Amino acid sequence: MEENELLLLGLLLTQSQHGYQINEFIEKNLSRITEMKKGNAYAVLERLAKEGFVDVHSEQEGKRPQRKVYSITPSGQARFMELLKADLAETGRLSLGGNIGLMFIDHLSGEEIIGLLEEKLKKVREQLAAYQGTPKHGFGIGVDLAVDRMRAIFQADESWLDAAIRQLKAEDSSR
Amino acid sequence: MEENELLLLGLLLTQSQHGYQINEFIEKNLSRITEMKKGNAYAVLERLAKEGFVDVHSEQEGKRPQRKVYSITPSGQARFMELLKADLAETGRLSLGGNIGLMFIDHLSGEEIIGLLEEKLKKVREQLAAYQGTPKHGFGIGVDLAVDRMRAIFQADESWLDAAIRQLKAEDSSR
DNA sequence: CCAATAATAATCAAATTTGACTAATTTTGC
DNA sequence: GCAAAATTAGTCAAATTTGATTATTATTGG
Repeated sequence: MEENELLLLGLLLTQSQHGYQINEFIEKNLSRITEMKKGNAYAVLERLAKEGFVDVHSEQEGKRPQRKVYSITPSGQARFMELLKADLAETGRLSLGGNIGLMFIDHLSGEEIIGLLEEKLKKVREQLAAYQGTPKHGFGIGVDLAVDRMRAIFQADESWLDAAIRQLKAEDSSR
Repeated sequence: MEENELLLLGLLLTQSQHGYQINEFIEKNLSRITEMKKGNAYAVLERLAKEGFVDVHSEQEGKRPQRKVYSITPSGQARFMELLKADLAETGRLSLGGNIGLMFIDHLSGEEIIGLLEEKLKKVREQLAAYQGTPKHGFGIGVDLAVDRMRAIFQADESWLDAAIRQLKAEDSSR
């Protein structure tokens, strides 16, 4: 995915960093926005290096293991801009868990369906509550916008799920 | 992804099919629900065969090229149920295009941002219009539910985008 | 103080996915 | 009636992603 390249280039734009540092930052602050796995971040960074979008140099701090520090190059900055515009213009990609399952829901009994969906609704509400908890990140307006967009989507999913469950229950009792 | 396995097993549940047939069906009817590429469908079917979840047998129709017909096995049916429940219970996965771009939006100028987002809003509205066009599929309630959920999400995205653009414009003119 | 646990920093094989390509058969338009 | 385009059916190499694993250094509880 080119999204991962965009993310890493964007993070390197602020400051040069080593892989572990980037992964930590993502895990602590951006886990709501990306799902890139750690192993993959290292691979993507290497690819960016091979293509000249970032420079690498090895570094030693105290007795900690050697680490590779990545810095964005001018060509990387250009690439970042390119990817940024392309990503913002995109509309298609939208994949959400449970949608394929939904397709085949009629293979389950009425109670099973309602049970599973209610469990799911509960989890979605927990996620939403977590969004309420975190006010603003302070990593610039962009991150806040992205997080808020995710919140809005979850919100819509909650409403949809709630309505779907109601309707299924109504049908169930009128049968 | 296990979603792809679920999808293919689910489609084979109705009737045995060959790869091309499945891909055609997905492209024509389920392109709003899945993004699985054709090449991948063949690979996943082979994997399912290797694991005993589907049987394969070669078939010839007229002078058309040989084709491999896949049928779900009892073990495949059990696997389907397992994956179905797991997928419905899932809450985390939710990846939508443009979110990473949003994160870094402050690297663009005010006009650029508004221009890109407005273009995007236009595209989202086109997608929504397409949803209005198609009433119901008739492939069972599940597919209708899944499609409707996607519609609801796009709807939310539209509202969010619209509000975001308004706010950006307001900030822009008050500066 | 020292054994167990956690954190740091990454690597690598295996699994999955993409996208371009092949190759034969139909269909279409002129 | 035939050349060009489309459809049918799938393969395969290359790219990407995952998840387990390694190896060293800090930290913590008793």
